[in-house]
Amino acid sequence: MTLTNNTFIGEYAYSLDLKGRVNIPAKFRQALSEDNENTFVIARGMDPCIWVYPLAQWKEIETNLRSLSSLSKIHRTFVRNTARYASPSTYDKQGRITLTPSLIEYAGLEKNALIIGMVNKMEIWNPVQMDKTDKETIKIDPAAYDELAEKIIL
Amino acid sequence: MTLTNNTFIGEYAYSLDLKGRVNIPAKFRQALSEDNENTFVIARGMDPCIWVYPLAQWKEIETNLRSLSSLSKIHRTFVRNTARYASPSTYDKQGRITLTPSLIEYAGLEKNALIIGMVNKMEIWNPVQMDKTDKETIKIDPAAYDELAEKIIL
DNA sequence: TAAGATTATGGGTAGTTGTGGGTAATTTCC
DNA sequence: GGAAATTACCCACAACTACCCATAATCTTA
Repeated sequence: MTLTNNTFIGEYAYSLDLKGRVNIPAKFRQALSEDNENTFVIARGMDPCIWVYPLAQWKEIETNLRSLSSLSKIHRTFVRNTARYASPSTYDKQGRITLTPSLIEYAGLEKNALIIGMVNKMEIWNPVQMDKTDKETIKIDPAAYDELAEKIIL
Repeated sequence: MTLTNNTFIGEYAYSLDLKGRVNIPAKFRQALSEDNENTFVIARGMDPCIWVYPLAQWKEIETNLRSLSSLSKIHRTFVRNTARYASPSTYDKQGRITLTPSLIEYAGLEKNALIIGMVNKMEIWNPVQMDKTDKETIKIDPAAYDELAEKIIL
């Protein structure tokens, strides 16, 4: 059963091999539309993890980045920080993408990789780091949740 | 895998040889459209780095520069500074372009060159200078930065 | 439950890429 | 006009990456 196109939910445990490859969950691959050309764009997440966008989704981001003028220092910095660590990666016949050494280091990945569906993208975590981040989450200000509640209906 | 035409993302570490040549990342070359005629235009960046435009992209910039009236002193200065240090450079069979001594000096390049995809162009940095600039980035107005981040959904 | 299909993981190989250096053509300068 | 310097073009090697095949584990279906 596949949900909406290019939408990812759920959590999967995979392993990272010596060549820096991780499997993309079959369910996620099945949810991809044709225009992604079997390709993802991997990038630095805001948390210590890797963000994985389907190509089509990334192209939208790129379009937005294009509208920023390099005359503005803030725009330049934003484009640089966003584009710099991003890199396209096509999955092979076995459904694996290759991660870059730079991103593996950033996310602190070792043998185990936790892949989490984030609706419009997925995240790849070191399970240890994920645990740690989970515990910090408790400290989120309840007021922040109230503010969110006005934006989204659960 | 090639993304959108003439679009560059990612970061690559290359070396500058004794002849002032740097490699253009293979992925970037593959993204170029035919009408660039294997040629880039290199110019001074707003930051201490070299900006590298595909020829077709540069032509658009030239068109925009044309539309600025020389009546305004700011316009005149801007056009002059932009055009003055720009120079075309065709890459060789190995995919390298030759930089001008003037631009190498401006960017403070030595042995190592960091090439950064900036979507519509690329930047060539001395890695040391890039580190320094990275650290200064923290001083950027966070409010303005967040505002940008809200507009562009990552 | 058994057979078939699918999925996850490991490893081999051919082609590509990055880098150095050589040589011929072109330009510059006296 | 000719020598020196510069530039453009070519070849070669080492390292790496993408692609392919193999196997084991898991899930599906009759």
